[in-house]
Amino acid sequence: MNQDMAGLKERIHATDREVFFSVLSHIGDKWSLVLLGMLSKEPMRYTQLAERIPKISRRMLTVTLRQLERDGLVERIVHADTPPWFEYDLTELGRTLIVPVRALADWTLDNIDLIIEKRAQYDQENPGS
Amino acid sequence: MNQDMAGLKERIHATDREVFFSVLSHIGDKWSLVLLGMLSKEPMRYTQLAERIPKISRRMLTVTLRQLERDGLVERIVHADTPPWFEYDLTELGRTLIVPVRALADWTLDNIDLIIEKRAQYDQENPGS
DNA sequence: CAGTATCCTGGACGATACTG
DNA sequence: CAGTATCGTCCAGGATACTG
Repeated sequence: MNQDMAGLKERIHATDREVFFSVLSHIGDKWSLVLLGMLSKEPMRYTQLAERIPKISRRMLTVTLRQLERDGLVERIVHADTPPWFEYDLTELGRTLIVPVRALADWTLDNIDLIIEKRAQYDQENPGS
Repeated sequence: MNQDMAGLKERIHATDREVFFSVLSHIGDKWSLVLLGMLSKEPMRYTQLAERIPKISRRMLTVTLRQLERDGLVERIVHADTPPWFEYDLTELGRTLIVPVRALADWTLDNIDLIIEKRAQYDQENPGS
């Protein structure tokens, strides 16, 4: 393997690492998970999402939808009626993501009481933090 | 069920929701996953972690370790030799979290090429974004 | 209805210097 | 060695107003 190939490999791995974290960071961000969860039940319109998700700002609804769309997890379906209307739905890829996400959510729910307890315990043992 | 109980339940759920997201947000933050991954192989000392994780600042190493410790996912083991020394290791709870996290990481790795492709495609179709 | 544009704030994170 | 303390920056996200 020559220098160039080694260099190339480095760069590919660096990029993968970035994308890897950029995808995972969507999972961790404030709204993606909520949207994914909502859309896993049924396709919904922009305004429906805005109504059912308390406290989300229009800006973040748009931004988050666009990110999810860009990653191919959600699609914007245009219905060509008159007047036209729009729906958001999970893609096939989005649907496969729901599986590990659900597993993580289940883990969190299963352990939430324990974590609350651990937190309280830690805070008690470490007052000045 | 009387008013008070309904109110209590509301509040519990609200708290759960907060904790739920605060735990998930650890998963999404910049360093927790890396630390969890590192420690899933073997217990390590502070300086070892700092050396093996490129680019992490001492501050974020400390902050992230403390958060993980607070949630009961990582423990700081004090070895009472002279001089004493310290190790960080996953707790039992931390080890159980590795399972769904690994599943999510696997999903990301499995689909990373597709996502890169989708991203490029989206960017091409939507120039002004 | 389904968004976009603009402005603003708080907090995550990094750099750096210091300490028992 | 294993951190803590302080300061500064940047950007995610909210509030609000506007548009085809």
